[in-house]
Amino acid sequence: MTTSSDVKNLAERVTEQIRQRILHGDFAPGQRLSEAALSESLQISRNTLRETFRVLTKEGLLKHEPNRGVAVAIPSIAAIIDIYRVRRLIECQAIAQAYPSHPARKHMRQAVETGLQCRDRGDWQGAGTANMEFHMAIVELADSERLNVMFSHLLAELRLAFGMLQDPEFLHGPYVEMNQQILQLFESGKLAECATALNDYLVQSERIVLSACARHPIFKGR
Amino acid sequence: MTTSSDVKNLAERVTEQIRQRILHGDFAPGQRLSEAALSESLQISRNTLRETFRVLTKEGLLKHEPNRGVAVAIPSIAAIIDIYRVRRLIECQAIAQAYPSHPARKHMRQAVETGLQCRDRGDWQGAGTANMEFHMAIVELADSERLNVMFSHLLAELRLAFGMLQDPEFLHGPYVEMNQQILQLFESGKLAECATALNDYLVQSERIVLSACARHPIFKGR
DNA sequence: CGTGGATAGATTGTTCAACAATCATCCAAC
DNA sequence: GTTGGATGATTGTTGAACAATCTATCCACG
Repeated sequence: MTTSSDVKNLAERVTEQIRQRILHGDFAPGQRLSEAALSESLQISRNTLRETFRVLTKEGLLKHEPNRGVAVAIPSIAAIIDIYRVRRLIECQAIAQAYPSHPARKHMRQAVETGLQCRDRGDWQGAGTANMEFHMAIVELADSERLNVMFSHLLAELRLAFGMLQDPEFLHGPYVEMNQQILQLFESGKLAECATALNDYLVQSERIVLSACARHPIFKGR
Repeated sequence: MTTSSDVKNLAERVTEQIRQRILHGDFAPGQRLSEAALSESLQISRNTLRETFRVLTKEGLLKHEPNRGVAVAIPSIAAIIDIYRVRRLIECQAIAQAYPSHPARKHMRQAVETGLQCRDRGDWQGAGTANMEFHMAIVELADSERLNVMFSHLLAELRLAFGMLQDPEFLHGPYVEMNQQILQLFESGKLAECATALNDYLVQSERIVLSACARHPIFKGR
């Protein structure tokens, strides 16, 4: 599934590691990553670490300020609106023009299944991940490698925002059933209805996230 | 229009410089860029140059092979197909859901105008650039910063492919009028027709590019 | 003559140390 | 309280060095 070789550079391995630590919340949004401190703690040189910083900055997970180093990106209200705008455009179109027997349907089913299990288990972290996988699978319907990687970066950035918000049950709870519903519409071939439902879903999701942001201290007065 | 400051790092300035040189054809697709040679010719250190390589690799302009360094990316047939798939999805949807008085309309007009002038002057290089600007303006209709940067990378990668192909008049000649036609449909508010015309345009453009590739020696036997 | 492998050369991967440039802090002077 | 400059810390950039890997050459062997 990945690009050929698993034999990667040290720099690429570290990039993946830091990426995961950011998404897992080990590094909080806004936290500055010191080159000296992090390179020592990871047992790598500053130069190698700087290479990874450039990559993660391009992915939108880090923010680089000249002569001030990098910090974990803080998703702004504007960023969230922007991301949902892209999601509506891409996801709805991807599902509208797909054929229902597309192999990515397996991924959609799998994600819905996992989401149900996680919800029943009370694992909202897992439910959130499953939700991301479901929408990633929707984009796979468009059969474009470039769209896939671009969209995965988009979802990663959004996950950063989710990580900042409390009340995960409220955030991810309703979506498992909505995903199930969308999958049903898709498999029954009602693509137009499906795209409409997905659009409504995204509008509602955006609204919930934004209202959660409005209650969050970090967004007050920005 | 750019992100705040014009005061940039050496690394970022060099990144921009190399990017331009690649797109301008100073570095041919497939050409390997030696760290030692290029860093010396640019009067910068290898470490700084490597940072720029990582960025340009993520943008798709360079290809990185472990222990073999980087080379200017060679657009494959598959890549071109992939790119046009994304273009159809994004551009058509962007124009379909836009409102005709959007400020980006100015950019569309400007690009069409420039395209006409370049064509009459026989400047097919400029006509190609104007064409890219026109389609960039279409994406701007969607009002998403992220979509804009993602799409600009896509077009840059495509420009790499155009650069490899000869016969620029044949490639870029018909498009100035087609763009004009699309702009007219858009300004008259016939968005559905406009999206359809744009889709046809992209299908035809893809076909022409692919057939040009088929005649190109580098693609024979791949 | 062709094949295979050893060897040497070149390039990338990674680290380290140093210095310049810039930013943040703090304290004194007004 | 504000301005101003000295001070310390961090990033920006460089050069050199060595390890790891790939490429090319050449020679021995069948």
